[in-house]
Amino acid sequence: MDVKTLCLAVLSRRDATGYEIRKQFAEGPFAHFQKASLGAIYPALTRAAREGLVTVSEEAQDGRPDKKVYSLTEAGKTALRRACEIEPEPDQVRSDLFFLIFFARYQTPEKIARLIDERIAFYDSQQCELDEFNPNCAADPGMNFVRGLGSTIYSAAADYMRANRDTLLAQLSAETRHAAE
Amino acid sequence: MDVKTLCLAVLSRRDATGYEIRKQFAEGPFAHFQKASLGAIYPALTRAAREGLVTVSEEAQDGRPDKKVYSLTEAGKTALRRACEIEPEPDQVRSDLFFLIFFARYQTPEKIARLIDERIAFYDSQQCELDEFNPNCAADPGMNFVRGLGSTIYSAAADYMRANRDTLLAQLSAETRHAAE
DNA sequence: TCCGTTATATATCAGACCGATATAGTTTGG
DNA sequence: CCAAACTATATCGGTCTGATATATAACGGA
Repeated sequence: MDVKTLCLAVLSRRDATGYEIRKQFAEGPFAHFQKASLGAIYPALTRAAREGLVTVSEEAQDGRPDKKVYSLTEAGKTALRRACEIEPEPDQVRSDLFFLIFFARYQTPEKIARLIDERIAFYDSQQCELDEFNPNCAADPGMNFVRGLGSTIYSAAADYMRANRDTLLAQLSAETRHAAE
Repeated sequence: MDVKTLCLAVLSRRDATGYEIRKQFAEGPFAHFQKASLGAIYPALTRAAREGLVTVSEEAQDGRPDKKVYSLTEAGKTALRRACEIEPEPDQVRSDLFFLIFFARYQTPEKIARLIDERIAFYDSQQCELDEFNPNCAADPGMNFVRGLGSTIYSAAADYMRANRDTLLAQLSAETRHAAE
């Protein structure tokens, strides 16, 4: 899913600036399953405007650079619909944390404990956010399904970590002692 | 986590060719939380060899191009250990499937049903693979922790999809009928 | 009140990475 | 028996990330 399509998708929900689109990938509902950086968003919006998929309304602002609010055109809606006809690529997951825990023997038990606790707190906050999401916005069946799935995954991951944290730390301590002997 | 470090990590478990390293990111235990393509692996190995992090043993093969088996050196082990000192970046997830379900209204219910069923089957197979993973190889506490976590997440996601699949499809059909009226 | 941090807002660029393609022989299965 | 899939390395166009530059406002703590 290229960044241009991602931008069209965000704009299908409401008009936005490049900066606001970025925020939706850092915080909003998209954040849980898609990423896009500003360095990709701005060129993608320029390209989309050239192709007539979006219109720009430049609002001169006092001081700040002009705010460019993008709106999806009919051609843009069609392009988004067309892009949704693809077969999905396999999911891509990159987790430094899981990598570091996989090689936990290269870490101090203290760091592992901290990283796991931080991650549990993160999963809890994400789950909470998804559960408290305004139900009005989740009237859409598809969005609601994905929201529930996200909540389920965060919850399961946090529970597993809580249940197995101490066992892992005990094993790591035992190995450290063993190595010292 | 750059591809060079990822290669060192794979080689820390056993010697391998570039092709074999790739397979570990497509199938092996790393596949669940890291990705790397051949176009990144080969240059990374060449660079690592130049830096003395790995040694190469070229095995001339009958017919096929020379097989280059890479081994981690002591300097390579140190570099891997050093790389593990970083603070982990936030996880990156990109899921075309979740995106398509989020915009389920652009899909036919039949396609949604197929995509969900395929994904459930995928999660089941992945969970099965992790659970049947040779326990000898999982004697390492860190690796075992990550293995269990992966199994838990796949299981939770599959269960959620099984439980909510029909509700979603019913809602989508209702919407389609509603739109037709 | 002053100042540092955070937020708003656009834009560019080096470097990393993916996916496709090229090459070439071997093995496997229908 | 032949097509497909596998083993194996290598390159490259195009995309994307993360950092940086630029400019200003708002907020909060000392």
